[in-house]
Amino acid sequence: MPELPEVETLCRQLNTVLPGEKIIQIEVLDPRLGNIARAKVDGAVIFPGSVPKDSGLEKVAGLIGRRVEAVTRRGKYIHLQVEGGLTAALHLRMSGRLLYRPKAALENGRHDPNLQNSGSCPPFSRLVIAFSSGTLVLLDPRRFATFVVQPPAWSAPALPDDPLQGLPARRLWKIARTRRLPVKSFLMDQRLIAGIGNIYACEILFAAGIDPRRPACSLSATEWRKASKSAAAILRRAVDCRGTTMSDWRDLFGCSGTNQDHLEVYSRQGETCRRCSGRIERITQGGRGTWFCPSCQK
DNA sequence: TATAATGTTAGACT
DNA sequence: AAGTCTAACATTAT
Repeated sequence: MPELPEVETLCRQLNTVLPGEKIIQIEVLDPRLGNIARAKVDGAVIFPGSVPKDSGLEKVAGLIGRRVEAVTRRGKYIHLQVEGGLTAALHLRMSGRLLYRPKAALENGRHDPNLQNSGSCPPFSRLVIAFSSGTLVLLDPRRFATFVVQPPAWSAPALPDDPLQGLPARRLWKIARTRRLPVKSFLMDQRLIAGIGNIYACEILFAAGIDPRRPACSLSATEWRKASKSAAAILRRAVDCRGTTMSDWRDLFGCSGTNQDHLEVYSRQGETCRRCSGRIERITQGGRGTWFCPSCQK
């Protein structure tokens, strides 16, 4: 579900609530999550001493009692930088969501204990991280999301340039020269450009006036510059809008984004192109839907 | 009941 | 060898 703008939205919001907060407790509601995939414990509440040897939960347990220092984004990954040099790397994949629930204070000043455990969590809750100020819940109907705790020495793989700053047109043109795959698939290759997914690939190519079926190697240097400019503009606006809510995307506090109001092609098959009044088409590329305007995109 | 859904990747081809 | 394509992962919604 989330692409760069949605993940960026979550990171910015996480940075308003998590830094300085101590991790008090972690509940693993889905034993198949990420590197705790081999965990034998279902619905485990993790605290030091509660984790059996070789359960797969030791690394997660290492987070308990430590403070979050900062939250950063690498492509579509969310990194919780935790005291002691630990990094908790979260990827939401297709259907993952994050929800932050502040600890509700009652009128008499005491806290509501019902908001502190998974019993009150929404359906598809897979992981609950409790802080003193509230809880962070990972929701994920399809269970593709991953949560991997990396050791202190770990440094994330080198990230190609951030497309929010504009794609490095010269570099991409050079790499693309030998690639015959459709330019739309090329844009979604996370090793080359970190963060662009299906919605924004379609929207970027529409904005750039480029046919998604064209081989990557067929784009001129000028067209790559156009694509670069379009990418930065499309992604920045989407971040400003806190993401695109088609059906289930919500930000950290449960609010919808507004970028769906700016979509020109995605999910608009059969509808009228706002630029030329032609018809938006849907095709399949690499098993994914692609929407474009055949008369605007050449 | 069949299809598609905002992602990634292992394995099989070429 | 490097590039390309497909199936698979798991579940819901239409």
